[in-house]
Amino acid sequence: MTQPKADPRVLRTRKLIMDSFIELSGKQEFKDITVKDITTEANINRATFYYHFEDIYDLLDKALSEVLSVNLNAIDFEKSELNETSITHIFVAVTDFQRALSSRCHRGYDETIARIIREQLEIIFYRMLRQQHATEEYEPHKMTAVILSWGIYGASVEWRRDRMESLPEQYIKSAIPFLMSGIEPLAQGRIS
Amino acid sequence: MTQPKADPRVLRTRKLIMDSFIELSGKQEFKDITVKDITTEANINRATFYYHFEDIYDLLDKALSEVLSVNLNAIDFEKSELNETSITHIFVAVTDFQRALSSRCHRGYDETIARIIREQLEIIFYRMLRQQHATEEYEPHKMTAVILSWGIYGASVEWRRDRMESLPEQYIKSAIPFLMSGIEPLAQGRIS
DNA sequence: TTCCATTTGTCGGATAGACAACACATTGAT
DNA sequence: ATCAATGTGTTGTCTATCCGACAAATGGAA
Repeated sequence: MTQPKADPRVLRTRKLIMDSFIELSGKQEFKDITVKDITTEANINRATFYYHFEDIYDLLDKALSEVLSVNLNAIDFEKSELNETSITHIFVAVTDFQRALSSRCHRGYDETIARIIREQLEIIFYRMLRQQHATEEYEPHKMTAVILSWGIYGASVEWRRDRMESLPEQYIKSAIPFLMSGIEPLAQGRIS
Repeated sequence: MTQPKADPRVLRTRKLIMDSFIELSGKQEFKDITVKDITTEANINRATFYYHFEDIYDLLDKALSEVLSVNLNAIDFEKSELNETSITHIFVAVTDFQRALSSRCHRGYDETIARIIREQLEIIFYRMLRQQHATEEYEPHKMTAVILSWGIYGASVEWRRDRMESLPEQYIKSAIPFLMSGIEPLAQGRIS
């Protein structure tokens, strides 16, 4: 969408910064990581950091988006459609992501992380819906994507609150009938 | 010695180029590797290659020197002196290096490789000798380093010609008495 | 041989990144 | 409260790298 150019230098430098940040995140808490730490680890100048990112929160935002995006793209949603299999994969990817984060001590940034997850989910849901119904209008798909992203994210929160007693694959299974067929079939008892 | 500056960009790019070259060397013969191949693998511009290296032979030279130098520095010769142990280590490093090269197909460049090995050996022998006899003159050490570098390299060639029947550690052992004490003690039977 | 494609080495203009210096918080120890 | 130390964000200058283009060399196929 927004790739007018792709200077190898900026790709390299952005990757360096993000990798260094993720590396440091495994060693110390987010609040203890300074811009200097990151740029030292990445062997770049501190001023260069500010050339690419507003501040360290901007980096947190983009780095987590990147990680989650890679996880989600592993499903190669471009080719697959929105069905039981892909929804399950996506839900598992979200719970995996949150589990990875909880062991990496980004406490106090739950709301930021929640927003990032929902944004990424909305993006891929929207893409998949558009692809699946190429001829129809786009506007309704936007709304569907919003609801799906909040719904799936909420389900992951509930799953965590239930102390992760069941496997994510099992947990999301009961939501599939509604997600696929909506409310009516449920009320009419058409779905088991 | 010659480090006026150390721009991180230069270090990064040189390492990228060398690593890509060594990577490609494992897949295809040297004569089939083009500058374009290397810069593509390294994700840098082709013009940047010529900013750092005269041509691909200059790269071969510096890359091999670098690899050998790393092998040799693992002995941390700066701290150790020239004795049976360090000489054995150095000889083993040389034979290891040649074995690694023979499996990487740099055929037709034996003379280049031989020169590189001797140059590196001469450098470290000279450093060790100067450090070991800090108060004396430097000139005789230069000559000693030259002879040692040719001698040790020659020994490694002979070892290869003998089809590597014995371990390098064993092979070089018989040279230690002469190297340490010179000709006279041998003639006088002072050394077993 | 001629033709065609690829590689090589070099150039000039544009830009990302390095570096030093700066003012301004924030923190912590005395 | 004060001072020193450290982190933040910005600016200006200089340089390494990018990119496109070029002529010359190389090499293989017709």
